[in-house]
Amino acid sequence: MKAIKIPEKTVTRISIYLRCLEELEHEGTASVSSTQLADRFGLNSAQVRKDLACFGQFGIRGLGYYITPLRHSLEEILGLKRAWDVALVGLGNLGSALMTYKGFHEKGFKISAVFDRDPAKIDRRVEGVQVMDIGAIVPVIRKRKIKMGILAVRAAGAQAVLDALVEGGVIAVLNFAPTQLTAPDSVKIQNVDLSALLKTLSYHIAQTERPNSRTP
Amino acid sequence: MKAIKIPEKTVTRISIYLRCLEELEHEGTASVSSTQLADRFGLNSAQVRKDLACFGQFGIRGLGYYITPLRHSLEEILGLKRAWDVALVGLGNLGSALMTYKGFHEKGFKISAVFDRDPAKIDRRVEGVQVMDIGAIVPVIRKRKIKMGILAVRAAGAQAVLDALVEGGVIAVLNFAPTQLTAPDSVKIQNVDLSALLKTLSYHIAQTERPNSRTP
DNA sequence: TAGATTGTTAATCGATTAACAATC
DNA sequence: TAGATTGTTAATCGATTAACAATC
Repeated sequence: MKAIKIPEKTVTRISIYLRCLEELEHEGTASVSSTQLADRFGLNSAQVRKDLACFGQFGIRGLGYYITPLRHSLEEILGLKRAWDVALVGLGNLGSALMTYKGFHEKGFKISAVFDRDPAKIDRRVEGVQVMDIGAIVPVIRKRKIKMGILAVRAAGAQAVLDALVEGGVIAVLNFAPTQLTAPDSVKIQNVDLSALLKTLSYHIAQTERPNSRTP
Repeated sequence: MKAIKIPEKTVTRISIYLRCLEELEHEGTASVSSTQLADRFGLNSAQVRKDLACFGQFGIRGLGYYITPLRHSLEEILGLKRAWDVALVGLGNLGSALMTYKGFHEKGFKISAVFDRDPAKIDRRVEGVQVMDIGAIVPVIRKRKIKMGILAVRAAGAQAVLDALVEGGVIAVLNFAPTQLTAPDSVKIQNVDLSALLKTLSYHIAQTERPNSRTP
């Protein structure tokens, strides 16, 4: 019935709005206007209204948006009303950190399966979860119906691991390996290249310091 | 003389091209065309040419781009020809992981100052770096002329830490705290909200599984 | 030279913003 | 009712892609 294609950027902003609504709720505010919301992060109020309108008519003309019901609606839309089981592959520094990262648990993401290829790590328990061999990915993921995966392995092994995850039924992946991955269109991949982020920062500094830099 | 304003997205893609050039160089290839480069990550060849043209005329008509010289030029542009000292604030799970993360060192980013507010952690040595109290941020950063910082603290304390970093002279920050930060325009902030990334994934799954979902 | 590929201009596409009738 | 703010359409802006003359 309604509009069909939601832009990626809208979905990203929805989770920013959500963060803001949580804060306002804590402060005891009952309602908020698109302008107030937009001012919090230098966005345009029309954009806020348009983003929200993608998912329904949540606002009240002349008043704004009631915070609690809006928060519930957005959480429902983002699928945050349920807990998600997540498979983590790679228990190096980054993987171990993600395992204990509080932010995930708070938001209902539970890393309930962990895989590594290092025999020394297999069968160890981390945060109450037993580490398994990457060879077990397909059957375990399939059995437990896990749909979400995190790749914290080195670039060289990432594609093979992704293939296994996908074969097991995973359709959404957070990838920290700095490499280009291939998967069916039905699989959503979010890439986070930490080094690349630092590189854009180093560009910024280099640009700022460059003596003959043309001021923009 | 030349074009002035480089889009953020172009800079991000440059570091992707760089990764690809490194691979090709390893394989012993001498030159590459914009089409070959674009095919590697489903981009458009015109976009590759345009991105590169922002920084100069690197190509040879009829042939393409010589890989090694292009790589050197791009590294120079991104400021990767020198080592960068980075200040890390927050030595929790994530901070500790970043401290030992190999990818940073490989690319010339050295975390050479670490701050935490927990007295139990202060004065400990991590990876050869002595942990200092966050109260020492301003003088230490200033003394060592550190320009780049990483925020791995909780949301509540992030703004205060950022203020200190900026006062000390930092102009580029990688922020993992899920909160909206404010800084002068001259300071570049890259936000990485890990939970928000998982939320877009959960939206994707919810959307896929939604029984009455209209197929796009 | 003939074939290939760049650098760049023009056309297209999508996302952001402005504007305003609808309405609380 | 008068004032405020939404939802949405139209205008603007920027980024992507197509096309092609320049040229290796």
